[in-house]
Amino acid sequence: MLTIRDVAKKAKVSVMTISRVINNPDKVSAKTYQEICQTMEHLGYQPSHIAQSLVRKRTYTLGVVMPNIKNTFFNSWFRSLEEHAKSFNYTLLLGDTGEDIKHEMNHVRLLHSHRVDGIIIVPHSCDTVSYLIKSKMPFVVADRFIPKVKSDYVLTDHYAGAFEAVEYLVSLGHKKIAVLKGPGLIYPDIERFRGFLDVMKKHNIKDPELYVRNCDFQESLAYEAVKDLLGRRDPPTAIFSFNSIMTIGTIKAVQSMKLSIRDNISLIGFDAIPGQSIFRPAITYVLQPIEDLARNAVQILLKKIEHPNSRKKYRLFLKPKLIIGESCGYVK
Amino acid sequence: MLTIRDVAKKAKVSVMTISRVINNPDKVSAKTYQEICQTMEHLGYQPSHIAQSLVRKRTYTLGVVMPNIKNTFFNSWFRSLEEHAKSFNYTLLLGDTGEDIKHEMNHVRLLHSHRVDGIIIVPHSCDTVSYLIKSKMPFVVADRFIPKVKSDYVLTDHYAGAFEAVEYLVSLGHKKIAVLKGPGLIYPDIERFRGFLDVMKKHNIKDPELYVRNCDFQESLAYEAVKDLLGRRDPPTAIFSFNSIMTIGTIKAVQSMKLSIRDNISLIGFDAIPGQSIFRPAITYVLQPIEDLARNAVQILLKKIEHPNSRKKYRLFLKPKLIIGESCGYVK
DNA sequence: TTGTAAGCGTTATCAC
DNA sequence: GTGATAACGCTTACAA
Repeated sequence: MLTIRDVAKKAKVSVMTISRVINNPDKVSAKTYQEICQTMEHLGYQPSHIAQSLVRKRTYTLGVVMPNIKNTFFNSWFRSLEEHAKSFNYTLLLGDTGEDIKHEMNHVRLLHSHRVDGIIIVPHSCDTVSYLIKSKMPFVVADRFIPKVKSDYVLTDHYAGAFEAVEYLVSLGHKKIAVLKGPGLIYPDIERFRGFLDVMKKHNIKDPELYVRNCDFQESLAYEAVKDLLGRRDPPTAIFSFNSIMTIGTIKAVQSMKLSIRDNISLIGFDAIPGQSIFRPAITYVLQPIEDLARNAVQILLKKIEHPNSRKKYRLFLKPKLIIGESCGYVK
Repeated sequence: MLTIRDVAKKAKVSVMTISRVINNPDKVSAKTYQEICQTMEHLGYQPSHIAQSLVRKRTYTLGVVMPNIKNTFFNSWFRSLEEHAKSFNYTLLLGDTGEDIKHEMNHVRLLHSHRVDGIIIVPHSCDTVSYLIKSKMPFVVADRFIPKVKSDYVLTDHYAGAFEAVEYLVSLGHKKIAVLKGPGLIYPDIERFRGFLDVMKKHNIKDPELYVRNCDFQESLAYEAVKDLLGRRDPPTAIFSFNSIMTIGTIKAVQSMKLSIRDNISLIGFDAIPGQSIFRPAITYVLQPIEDLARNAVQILLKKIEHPNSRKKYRLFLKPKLIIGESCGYVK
């Protein structure tokens, strides 16, 4: 691999002149600048980012730790993160955990050893967040909130999103509302469920937990749960699914039972499903402000990197939006 | 940031002992090993991958350059690449170009400066491939084939895939087959179109190019093209779309015209659409062997990294598979 | 089993 | 405007 010394030798100047051409072109005469640029191009030389990072103590790399890149919400969000990071000349290093706590810690350690300048994390465990605090690396928590540990965060107001969704169902006359949720261990899950319960309470709907199922955010469990729920003697009239994966499971279950979404069962979900734009009936869903979430996460993280001693706290709650499709009908 | 020296000081041993604990635990007494592990954990020390890479001249990082991470085929493929790379203790650095040649070269340069051990690239331009050859970095070309430059590659037999798809349409009685293709500049596009033409020729279907449209792999152009084609006095009876993005555009156009896929117009595409598993009628499509493509790309690249002087050539053509759904009907 | 010294490819600092 | 030298954090080779 070519080094700066090779270029220096070829150009018959010192390594410092090469280094200046790369970093401070104005501190070098126009003529040598031209010549050296040509030499570098001709040789096919690229400065070693590794060596630069070592001496500069900056990698211009940001780490991202997230639970599932296959989830529509997360991959759109990641795409947005990339674009913003790129605009500040930062590269992203991705760690996808598959909702596995062990992987999460491994990824954080890996990013730590890669000396990323900062980390954007959607945490599953508070251990990782504690680790980050201890490591003194700048980081921002996204999408979730870990009550036990202090951190800066950017997240959707999941409570408001769920509240609005369930209000909408109730306004259509639904009282028997099924909820497909997770195990209640992470913030979005807890908040969405709280939003659901509060609407039920507000409208004095009794026995709100009658049709609530923990499907662990998995398609197959949602599929089974829906088949079971709709097979009951007194089935729910609407289903509220807490993520797009479970919404897919729900749709498959309804299709397999030859029932009709909207006519037989209303459906509302968090996040757009894959193929949202062509699926019919269009599924009504809660749209998270993905672009805003990404932009703010990057901006806050970069501020923290630039001002490591600032004690400023960043706590952002962004409002989601209910996108009304055609998957919810009036109760007869 | 903590260094190996801090740990050495704390543990009252030399830096070499720490280095050995990290890299050759068996060359250190069990007792000191235990103690030092605890010290490192207690301090929250992580060896600097940067410094390690500099001295080892290996980063254990692979670069991936691809045209569009939003495309279902490419993001599934990337996921597969990640899993395989991880199983060999490699990290991936992603460069998504958006089909823009300038970005492609920038990404390759960035990966070069990051001193990745090798690159897996889906090239758009032969300049980048020439650059890679010149740089002497090990690399594997995926999905595409650049006739002008020599390289190792792993790709789908696009010709065979298209041939099978069109044969299927003809077997249902279709003669008026529309093709939504790209500009004919990249290998898959060329090969798929060649497959189409050969089937038309084989069955003596005249004027095969009558319904062929260049939609540049874009949804909006496909949408317009389909609206135009289906509005003709003598419309096609089937549409063959060369990627999932254009298939989406096609579906939207058909929906907007209140026509029925299968009954009014048959549809077949390359690659699964987002939401493939729930969309009805199920779209018939050509499935590329994504997992195999990914596994082989990683394996070949690692072999080239391990044996930089080997002159062995790797050229792999993998057969795709036609997945028959319900989107194609017999011609009345 | 443990330690010393040189060097990986850059840049910061200071001198010319 | 240009150059010599030390340093960044680690490992390899050699010595004790």
